[in-house]
Amino acid sequence: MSDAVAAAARKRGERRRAQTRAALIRAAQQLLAEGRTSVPILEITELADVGMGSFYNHFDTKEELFEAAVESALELQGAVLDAWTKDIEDPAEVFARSFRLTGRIHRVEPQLSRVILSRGLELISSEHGLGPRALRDIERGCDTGRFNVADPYSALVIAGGAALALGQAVHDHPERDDAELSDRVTEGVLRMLGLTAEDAAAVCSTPLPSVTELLEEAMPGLQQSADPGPA
Amino acid sequence: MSDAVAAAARKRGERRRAQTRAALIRAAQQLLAEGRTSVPILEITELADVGMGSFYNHFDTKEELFEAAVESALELQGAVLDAWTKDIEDPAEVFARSFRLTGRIHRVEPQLSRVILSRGLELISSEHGLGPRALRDIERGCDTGRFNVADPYSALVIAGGAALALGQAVHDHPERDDAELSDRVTEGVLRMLGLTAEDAAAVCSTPLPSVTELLEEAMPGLQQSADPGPA
DNA sequence: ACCGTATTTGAGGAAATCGTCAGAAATGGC
DNA sequence: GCCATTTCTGACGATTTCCTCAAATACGGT
Repeated sequence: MSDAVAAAARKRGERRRAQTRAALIRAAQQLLAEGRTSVPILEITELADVGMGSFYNHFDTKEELFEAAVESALELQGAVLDAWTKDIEDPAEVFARSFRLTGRIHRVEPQLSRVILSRGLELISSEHGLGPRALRDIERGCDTGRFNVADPYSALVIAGGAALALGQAVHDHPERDDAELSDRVTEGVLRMLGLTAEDAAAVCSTPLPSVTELLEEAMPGLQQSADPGPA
Repeated sequence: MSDAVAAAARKRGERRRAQTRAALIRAAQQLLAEGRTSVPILEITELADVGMGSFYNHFDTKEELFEAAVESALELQGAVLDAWTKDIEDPAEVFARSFRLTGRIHRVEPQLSRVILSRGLELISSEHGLGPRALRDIERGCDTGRFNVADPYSALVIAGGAALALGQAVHDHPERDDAELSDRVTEGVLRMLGLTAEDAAAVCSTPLPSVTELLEEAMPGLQQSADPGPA
């Protein structure tokens, strides 16, 4: 048993370090979401509630920090989407569900959303983004004959661009019904992918589980919304 | 005649002022295209080859300058697209031509292109962007029955997002054939807009005039590519 | 040619930002 | 409890950046 205790003890330090790093990343995400990327380092560390020197313990430049912040947000988004669609067979249904739920997330988790939008375009083709996942889904749909597109990559460009523009629209037009808009956009994308208008409409009328519950379930705590705790 | 001479003379000053402003905007566009938006003002003015103080004669903040730079690029792009489609009747053809040519512009005028991409997402719904123009075209297509979409705004979101993602893809993948990619993406967007696969493919196989010639014709000089003249 | 106005210019003091480093605090092993 | 190691911290000198302002230049009218 002393082994286990020792092992647990040995990791206290690492955890402390990881927490400091996480605090910095959270602060960076908040700033990224506000579009304020050229703030003094001191402001970042104060937002993260860590000492100014800690920044340099973890990152060399601001750009490096922001990069890590985006990557972290992407991993979260990717994990969530995976969890939500892992049991579904029909590729069109997988695609539609990812798309419809993503649209709704933009409203429910504006911070996560804005972080991704801030670097969005560059991420569509990037290795680390959600692009590869989407491309995989599109190709699967083509293989099973559910989709019908000449060039999967072109389809990815449209779908990726549409996903980003949808997120931006959800932010810019809070007066619009985000669920409705998400579903109409998804419908259009499915038509682009070769579904008939009827099929596309049908797939997009499926009732959806509550995004809030799904999020809570997939990632308890979410550590998103700025919650500095007691001042 | 002295009137005309006087009038011409009276504007010398204004022209000089306008030139200084234009030089600043060109420099800002170059920086925007390189993604370097947090450079010292001195670097901007040196790139523009004007005195450091001149910056403050024309703008209060860097952000203001960059905004003007984007707006200027948008006006150019808008004017060019208008000129290229003003004689065409079929809304699908107008749309396809705008889209296909826009894709090609990203390769031929990377700087203009990157300036727009740098603020792209925010511009889709914005008043000043190309969004209103696209929405107008979409609605026209719906009215004439050529397009068939439930909600024009959703269609705009997809088309706008696709246009931006296409531009980004053209930059990120110089090894791909930009014309081919543009045409395939356009085809997908047209399918989303309700055209049959056959119609969409047909509209996208029309031969196109050379982008280079069209650009030269629409806006002689273009004043884009950094051309500082003799050092 | 001369003067009033508009515009440009860059030097320079004020302010902001950086990034190091020595010491403090926490951790781990004994 | 004690020392070695890791991490955190913020004060401080060096550097960068800002932006005002007085002088220089170009222009327009007479």
